[in-house]
Amino acid sequence: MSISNPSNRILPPSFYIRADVVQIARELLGMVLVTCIDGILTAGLITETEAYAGAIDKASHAYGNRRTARTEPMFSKGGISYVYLCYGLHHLFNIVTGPEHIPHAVLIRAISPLDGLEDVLLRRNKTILTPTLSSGPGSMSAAMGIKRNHTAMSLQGPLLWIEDRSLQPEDADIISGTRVGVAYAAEDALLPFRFWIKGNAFVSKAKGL
DNA sequence: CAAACGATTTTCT
DNA sequence: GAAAATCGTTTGG
Repeated sequence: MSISNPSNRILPPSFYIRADVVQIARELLGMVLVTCIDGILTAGLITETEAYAGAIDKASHAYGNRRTARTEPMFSKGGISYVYLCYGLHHLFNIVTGPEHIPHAVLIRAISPLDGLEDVLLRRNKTILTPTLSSGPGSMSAAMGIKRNHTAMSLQGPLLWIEDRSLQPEDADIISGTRVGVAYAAEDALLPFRFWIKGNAFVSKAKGL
């Protein structure tokens, strides 16, 4: 399978540096996440995202501008990754957005495989394509080969980048709801900061309005 | 320095 | 549906 000159389809830094993280989370639906890790190129269509609005968002690791070694990448200029270990065994991949010092990020919760399916199956120790292959933030990262050491990495490549292949859903096919696993965030858990593509099989089964 | 805790997934009953 | 798996980060003493 050939990838036709993707260079001019890579989302530029200007896409990420904008201020509205919720809008960016929405626009990322239908974009294509590409990784070239250990020399293996794989790609998937982004089907589910969640916005984390840093300083003012109780669900964010950077709530109240809490700055630690782990959260440091979120305070950088938009356009890099933020990957951290969750529950001791899952690597969760985020896209840092906004200008420098504004710790906004978008969690990529699910993708639908596009390129390199054979390698994706190997990474997940599976033999057939099913939604569980890459639906859910932990399994998505595993499918794409993303690990914690890929944090604070440029989204202009050469290991990670996002392409616009003109596959965005219609506005009517974008659904929003509450974020998953953030009950501790009190009233902010009710914010409609989760987005997914209507009817897509590759959306996590976790509950959310 | 010790202890608790996840932006979850998989397996077992 | 319940419970285990599993460990870096953060917080408290």
